[in-house]
Amino acid sequence: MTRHLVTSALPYANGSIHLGHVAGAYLPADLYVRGLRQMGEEVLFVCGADEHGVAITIGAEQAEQSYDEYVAHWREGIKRTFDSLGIEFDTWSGTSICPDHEEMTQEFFRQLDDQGYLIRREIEQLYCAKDEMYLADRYVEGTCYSCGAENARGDECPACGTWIETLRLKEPRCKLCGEAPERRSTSHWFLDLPSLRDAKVADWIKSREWKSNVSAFIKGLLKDAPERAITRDMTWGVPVPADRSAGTSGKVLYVWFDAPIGYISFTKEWARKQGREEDWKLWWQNEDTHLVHFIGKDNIPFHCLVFPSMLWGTGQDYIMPHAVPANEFYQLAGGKFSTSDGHTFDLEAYLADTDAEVVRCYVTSTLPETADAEFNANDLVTFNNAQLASNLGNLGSRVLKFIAKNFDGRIPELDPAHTGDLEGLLFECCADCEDPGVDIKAFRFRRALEDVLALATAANVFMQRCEPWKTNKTDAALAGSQLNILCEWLSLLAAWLAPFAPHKAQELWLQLGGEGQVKDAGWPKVPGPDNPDWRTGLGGRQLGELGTLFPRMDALVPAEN
RNA sequence: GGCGGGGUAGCUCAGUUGGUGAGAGCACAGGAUUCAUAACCCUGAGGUCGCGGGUUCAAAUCCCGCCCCCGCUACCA
Repeated sequence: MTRHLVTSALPYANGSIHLGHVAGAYLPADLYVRGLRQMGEEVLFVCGADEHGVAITIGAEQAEQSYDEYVAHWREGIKRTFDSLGIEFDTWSGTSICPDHEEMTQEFFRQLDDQGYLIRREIEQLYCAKDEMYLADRYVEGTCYSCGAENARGDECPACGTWIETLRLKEPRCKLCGEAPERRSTSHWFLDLPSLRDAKVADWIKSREWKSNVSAFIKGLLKDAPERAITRDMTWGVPVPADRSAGTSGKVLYVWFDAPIGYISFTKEWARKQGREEDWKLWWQNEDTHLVHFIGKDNIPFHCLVFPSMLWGTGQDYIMPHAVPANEFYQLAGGKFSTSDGHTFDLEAYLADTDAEVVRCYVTSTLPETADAEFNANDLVTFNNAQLASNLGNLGSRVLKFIAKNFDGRIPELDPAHTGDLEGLLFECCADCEDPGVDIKAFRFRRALEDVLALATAANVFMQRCEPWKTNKTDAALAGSQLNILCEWLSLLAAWLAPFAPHKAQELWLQLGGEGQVKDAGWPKVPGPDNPDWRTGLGGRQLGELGTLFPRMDALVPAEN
């Protein structure tokens, strides 16, 4: 049986997570995982923090914390946000704390080296004699060789926007001490992407089907696949294996090299905690596993070209990604989410007084699946009121309250004499409805939620045509049959809703008098002539305590900016 | 500069490999209804599919040019 190994891009442990991240790589993955599980599939959902790299060291130094403290702070903060959004990984770790990570990463280095895909080369870099370190571009300032501005950074000139080649910067200064750095020759290892591409990866890429927004991107990548440096001169990271360092010291593997390996080392850590350490190979080196990477579009090069190259280049029979459903960017109304520009909002505070499951559903309804999309707090209110409250929530409310008042809170029986007519009408109402599960499996989450809402609409139409409030006055048995059908339908809706709003779905399930967890109830097929055995036999069941599933929200005061 | 994406009803967006008079939700207008969270149901109004060429029997959908918006640019992943 197919196993599904699902990963979400490892969030970088130098800041909090915002809705752009959530919409890009985490919520879709969570929907996918929940959906597949409910459909009976075996799934493992792996994530953790990416904790190495120069941005971390700079951030920690500014915060006057140790690197360990700094990454722990963000690792935990990010996890809290995921928790409050109901994004549930099977394992959550971090590249600097996972006990398997260093060894696994070094093994990759050795294996790639053994296969001949690593190249060692001398390059020149700026070195600060006073601070005794090589300077990453972020540690250098100088005069822009393009416009003459004196405050150019090592990577970009803020005055003219030119992308700076650090070595060409005029009058470079060390950002830490202000002294002029010197050029020094240092040796580094490069990943031989051109060879990997020609040996295997290009053919593999061409043999796969990709989302349209991904395929355009990787086409260009194939043409231009340079050798990439995979080591750096610094201390924070996974050290180059001592047996391969060729006499050099003070070098670590560059963060982009070690980060994706985290998917594997986290899996191994998880497997050991399960008491089956070797099971990690079942997930990573077995053809029956489908590896799916959820990422934002900024990560396409790594997950479609670089990481697959690494996996294959080890010669260890790692599986290649089965799908990379990359999303475009999710922006805050008016522009991209940017903590540094202040164009963001406090997600934790927002979730304190906005129902996280409403946020999940709204974000799902606006996911940047094919193009950039944006979050708008006012639209969220509208969506909640028009779709969740008026359509789905109100459906439950009108059906269940009617039963509470007129049938003592007990779901009426379906009279066999009515079955044919009622199902005929019902199937007519949902004739155009599609199975949300099909769209979930195809990574079309927006449409999947639309499917669910359309199924709620179908039930509203059915009820409107049945008019049980009228039939109940003349033929209570008929009204009972109609309401029975509606309750059956509501229980299906609870199941379909579960991946999107797990708690709401469970609440509806309990209101219907259900037992256990709705997520364990399986995935219903859409009722129809070809699926006549859709009812589960709810007649006679006592309803649970009723409540408002999706309360209406007050419209926000128009934002100032 | 290079690369990628986008410009479709007032708003947010769908529109598979070109083909029945271009769609949904919101908002708007009219009607119907009263079980329900001023909800539900029916009907209607609405668009030169960024601009200009071209290919084709036929293009929002392919090609060329142009104009805007956005993202990325690989030692801030």
